[in-house]
Amino acid sequence: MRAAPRANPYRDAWAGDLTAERAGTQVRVSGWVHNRRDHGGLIFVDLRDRSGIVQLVFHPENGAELFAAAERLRAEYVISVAGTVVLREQGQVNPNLATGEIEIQAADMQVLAESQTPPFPLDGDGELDEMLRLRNRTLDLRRRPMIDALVLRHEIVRCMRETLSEEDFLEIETPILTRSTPEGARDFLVPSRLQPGSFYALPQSPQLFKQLLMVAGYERYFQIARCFRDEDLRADRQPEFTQLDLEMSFVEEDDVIDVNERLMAKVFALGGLDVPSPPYQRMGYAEAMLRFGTDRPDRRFGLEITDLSEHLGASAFKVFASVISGGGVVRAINAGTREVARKELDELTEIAKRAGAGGLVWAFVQDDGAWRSPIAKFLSAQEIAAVTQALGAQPGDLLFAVADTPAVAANALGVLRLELADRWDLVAAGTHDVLWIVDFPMFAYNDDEQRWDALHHPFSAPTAPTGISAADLEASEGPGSWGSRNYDLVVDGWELGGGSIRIHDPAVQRLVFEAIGLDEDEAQARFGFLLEALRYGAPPHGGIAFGIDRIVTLLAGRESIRDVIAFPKTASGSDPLTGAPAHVDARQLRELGLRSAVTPAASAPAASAR
RNA sequence: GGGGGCGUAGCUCAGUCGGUUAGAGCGCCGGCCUGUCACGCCGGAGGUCGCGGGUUCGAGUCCCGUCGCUCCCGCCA
Repeated sequence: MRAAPRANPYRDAWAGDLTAERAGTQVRVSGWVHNRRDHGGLIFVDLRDRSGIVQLVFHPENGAELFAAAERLRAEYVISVAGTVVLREQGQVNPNLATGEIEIQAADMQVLAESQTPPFPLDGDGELDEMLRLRNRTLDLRRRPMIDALVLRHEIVRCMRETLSEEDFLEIETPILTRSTPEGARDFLVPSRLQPGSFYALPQSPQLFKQLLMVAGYERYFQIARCFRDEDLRADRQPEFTQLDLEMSFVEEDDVIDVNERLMAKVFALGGLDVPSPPYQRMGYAEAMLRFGTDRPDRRFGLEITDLSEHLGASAFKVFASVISGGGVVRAINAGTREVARKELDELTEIAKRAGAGGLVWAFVQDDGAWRSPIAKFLSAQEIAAVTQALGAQPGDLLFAVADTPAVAANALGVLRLELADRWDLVAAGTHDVLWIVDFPMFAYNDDEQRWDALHHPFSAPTAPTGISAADLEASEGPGSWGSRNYDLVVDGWELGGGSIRIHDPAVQRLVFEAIGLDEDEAQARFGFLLEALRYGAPPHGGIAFGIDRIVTLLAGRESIRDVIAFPKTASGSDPLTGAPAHVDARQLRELGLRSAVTPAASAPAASAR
């Protein structure tokens, strides 16, 4: 880190920067008492600032008053110390500390603030209750893992800003108080005082505004954008989260992908992620769904899915035959040679069922090629041989099969695949995988509602169908055959980002609205401002958005995005530090023209309940 | 909205089949200690067993409810 300005009365060096090169020099450092080791006639204090730790030594011969003050130090006192950097003698070097070759002989000390005993250790590596950490986030943020995560987060965001600026992008802010466009996630609403009964919505993404910026001619825009979605939380989902949002004009898929590969290669390097250099591999949606059962495949382990329908259409096993004749499929995974008990097979079956499958067929390939399986007796020798070969199975291998619609079979086996990798620890530590998923279908037919649903983006993010012209689309076999110009970046099974080439032709837009059954009036009411903008010379454009919280979580090797956000919410959407969300008083509600639907209980905010 | 896990000292946890005064390590407080860095040694304080109810002669332990945290499903383009 850089040295603080000379004139600063508290510090002329960061604690963690002091090395043998500074030996013999006078320094002043400031920070927190990390640890104190009092030997009676000699006191060691570990001084911590955000850069690291340096050892202070207090000798009685340097002044009785100073020594007495050192005896009174306690954990987390804030002190400023002047002294001499000295090399440690042989045998006194601490190889576990970056500054372990030196120490500071303290000559002068000011105690700037005392501290209560912290409620939990700040230097431990053990797990701490998360509620405790969040309630005392100020102290939790002093811990090394949190500092490291937030420093990495800063480096990543800085890299994004610098790289995109060099690529001629402009950083432009878009509104936080905006208009609700109900679709997708639930909006957070903000009541309007000036217009009682009306509400702003917090943006789920800057999608609409960045398209307006493209029509306005800004051509290359980005933003580190806070987004809000009022849905249930998960380890990788917070009600407010941060995206790198960008959009470009006069581009096709490869232009967007090129820029972002250059950017992401730098970002991955910041986290020391060992991945191949760009260009990254691309895989079609259909192939991903077939081989991995998901549109965000984790390819770091095998267990790929194989379609067996061609071998089993005439099977005497009625489940297989009827599923296939009804347009369904039989797909399977070769799990390799595994000793798996009946109990575990039952557990795995349960998991497949929860993922939508009617059941899970298992089979062990025996030495003679025959199967030990509940369904072995229903299959002909030819069928068993064909399936065994299709799966590349050897004697001893365990096979899992699901018969269902293509979507259900893919999902069930995709879930099973991840479960097996987790149970059997199949991902080698330190291995990573990056790829683009492309060639998405435009729509998926919704059987329940008897209509086409936009698979990947709703109408406010009007992903362009491939085929481009309205005439082409009208000549096509219908919405189910339309491809869409989406691309998702997937790393280790996480969707880190996704985007598309948008619709800039009002005629195409109209056809897409028609396909999903959105009539002209409703489209006007919801997105009139965008549709109108498209009529004033909209350039071809497209973009992408990355989840910054997820990127940092992945690169920092954490489990939860809460560990890379300074002040996150708990699973119930509350902030134990401030007590948000909290009741407001009746006067505030009156001003907004609102009435409380629930009587505030005797519940005190968490912050004051302690 | 649904399902699973957890809740015992400041922290991390143990607590047997329901049975005497609920324990350990760390931390904290006091004393001793001049080369430690997880300093060491001696001594001490510290408990609404999340909360409420029930069963029982007796509940940290069993039952019901409830609150909180957490993971997952639904949901999240």
